[in-house]
Parts: sequence; C-alpha cells; structure tokens
Amino acid sequence: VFPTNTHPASCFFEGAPRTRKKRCPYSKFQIRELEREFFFNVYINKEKRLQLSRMLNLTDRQVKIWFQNRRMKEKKLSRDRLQYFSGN
Amino acid sequence: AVMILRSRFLDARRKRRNFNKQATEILNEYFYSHLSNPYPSEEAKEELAKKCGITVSQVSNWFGNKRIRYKKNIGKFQEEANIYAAKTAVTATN
DNA sequence: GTCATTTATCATGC
DNA sequence: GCATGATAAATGAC
Repeated sequence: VFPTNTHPASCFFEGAPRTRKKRCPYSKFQIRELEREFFFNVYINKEKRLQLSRMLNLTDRQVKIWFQNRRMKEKKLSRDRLQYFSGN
Repeated sequence: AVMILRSRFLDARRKRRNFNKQATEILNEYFYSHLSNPYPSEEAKEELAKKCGITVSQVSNWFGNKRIRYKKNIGKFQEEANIYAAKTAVTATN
C-alpha cells in the first residue's frame, strides 16, 4: 500500500524553509490561567479570548491555538486512559 | 485538585523508556524503505504498532522525531541508512 | 472547528 | 554528555 502523498503539505525533501514563528514555552502563570479558563469551558468565546490574551500578554491567535491544542490533548488523554484500562 | 492529578498523570507518562531493539529495527526498516515519503498511513501505523508492541501514538512520535532528526543531519544517519538499505535488499532478493 | 504535521523543548536513559 | 521518547507551540490541510 503506497502512500498517496496528498496529506503532507510538502514532500519530505522540500526546498523552501518557510519562516515560522519560533516556539516559545509559556510561563507557569500563563498556563495556570489558560487551564483555569479551560476548566470552565473547553470552547472559549471571543470576548474572553481577547480579555485573556491581554491579561497574559499573548495574541488572541495564540490563545485560540492554545485551546485547540488543549482540546486535542484532552482527547489523547481519554484515548490513553481507555487503552490503559482495557488493554487494547 | 483535578488538575494536580492530571499533571501527575502526565508526568508519569512522560517517564521515558527506550523501545526494545526489535521494535527499533522494524521502525527503521519501514523508514529507510520509504525514505522518499516516510509518512505511514493510519493503517500502516496500526500494523507497525502491533508488530512493535507499542501504541499508534508512539509510532507517530517515533516517525515525527525520526523525520526531523534525519533531515536535520543526514550525514549522521548515513551509516544507519546503508545498513537498512542492505537489509531490505537482501530480503528483496530472497 | 478537527487533526496530522513541524519544530523546539523537556525529561529521562545510559 | 548526547541519544531518545514525549510533550508543548505553531502551521496548514480540509
């Protein structure tokens, strides 16, 4: 079964090193506040997003992406717990 | 309280253990025999996971790390690449 | 929105 | 001391 190579954005050997924002880990305080809001609602609305981004000195895009990644993380945790207790 | 338990669960999972030699062999065989496009499908990942005795997520992690580290320093993996290239060549002729 | 990735960083093994 | 597996930001396809 050969991979059709449609999903990856580029070939494995690409020649265009596009400029990408350097990954900068968030501080403990930023994580705590993001997690606190995530606990109340997994989906954040625009108002709270702007408010949170100002408080934490992050862009609204960063907050939005953090919630997206956090939801994926939660989903993965659920899968792992299920697999752990059912043994595949 | 829930968050503390959650973070402890994460830390526990993050305690790393190396894969056994056989699993690494299988993963490397696939990687170097698909070097032009080392992106296994979901089905291929499941099969690799079963053969290696690891989870699909671990297979994804391994290929993610392997791709970036290979691309970043191809020279360092040249010897390894030759080994597995020869290995697959032998199995192909048999 | 999800989700498979890329990339850097983290934590551990040895 | 780096090798290696897992996780955390960031991107892009759909």
